[in-house]
Amino acid sequence: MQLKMKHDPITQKILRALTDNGRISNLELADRVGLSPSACLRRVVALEKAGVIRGYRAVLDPAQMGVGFLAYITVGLSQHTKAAQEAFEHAMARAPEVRECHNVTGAVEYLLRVEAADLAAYKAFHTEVLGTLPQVQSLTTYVVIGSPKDERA
Amino acid sequence: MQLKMKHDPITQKILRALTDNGRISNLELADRVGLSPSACLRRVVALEKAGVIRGYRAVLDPAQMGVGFLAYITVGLSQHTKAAQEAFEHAMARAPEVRECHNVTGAVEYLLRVEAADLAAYKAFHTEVLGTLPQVQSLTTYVVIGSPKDERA
DNA sequence: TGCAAATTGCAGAAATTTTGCGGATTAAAT
DNA sequence: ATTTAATCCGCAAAATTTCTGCAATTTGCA
Repeated sequence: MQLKMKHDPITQKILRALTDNGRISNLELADRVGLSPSACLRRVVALEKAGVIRGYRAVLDPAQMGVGFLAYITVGLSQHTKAAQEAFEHAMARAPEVRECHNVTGAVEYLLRVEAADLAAYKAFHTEVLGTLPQVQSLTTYVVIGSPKDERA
Repeated sequence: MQLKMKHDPITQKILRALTDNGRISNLELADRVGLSPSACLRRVVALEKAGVIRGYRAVLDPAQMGVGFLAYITVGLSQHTKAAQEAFEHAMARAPEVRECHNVTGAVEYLLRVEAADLAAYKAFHTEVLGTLPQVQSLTTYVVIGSPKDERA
């Protein structure tokens, strides 16, 4: 994430540290950013209240969670009406395999990130879910064979 | 993430809770999953050691971090040699704007997620970084104008 | 059925988080 | 230039939480 000079140096250090390890103890965090624990905690709480820190989450290992297949899919719609978009987005919201659904500009309307147990599970999703949506005109799958960088994992 | 029945029900609850809130206290977590604090903590530690839980991270608000522009980019390489791939991946690893770099199958080799302060910053990255890499043959930008679903945010 | 390993709950010890308070620094206003 | 107000800091005590033995219970398997 871009640390643009919008926050002071200590805040930047705090955010960087918590992005790297969201469960670092306040004691160590304070030590690392050069602040007393109390002052450090107050800043963290303020950042949370201000919404700069939206929350914390555990990062799980996909393989051990039964996710053995990952793909990105571009989706072109047959109609560009608001109704068609909403229908498609609702379908995506309901599909557990879809972890991300982005509305994009360009030759296609949507970009999806899809996680499935394996190829068979993906195929089922592709044909039974995406293939049955009337709004969908084109589908292009990009199977992920590796992620050299994934800071959002 | 798909909670396939690979773990017992309590483990599933633990993982779900920590995915939702990675900083929940062990006391509350234990209470929520119906276990004593000590037993619960031991499970969490075991999950961490087993690598099921890879870590924890704070989720920040992009807008407040100065990220006002988001795009996905497909990248085609001119050569498919290992050297070319490594060179490209190293360049991506160094670029702070690149939050994700996926190696994919299909008409292109890579899919990037790029975050920038604004269009100008993106343009600078596009031309000065991507445009100067000798391995890069084709670039297609998909500007994100909305994310109806983003469970990895 | 019986043994061995794994898991649990309890309770205390150790460590961390959280809060009150006085003082210092900074900014704004007079 | 001086005063006032607003922050922000560090210290220290209080409140919670995490962490660790240990005995008891449960689970898995021969």
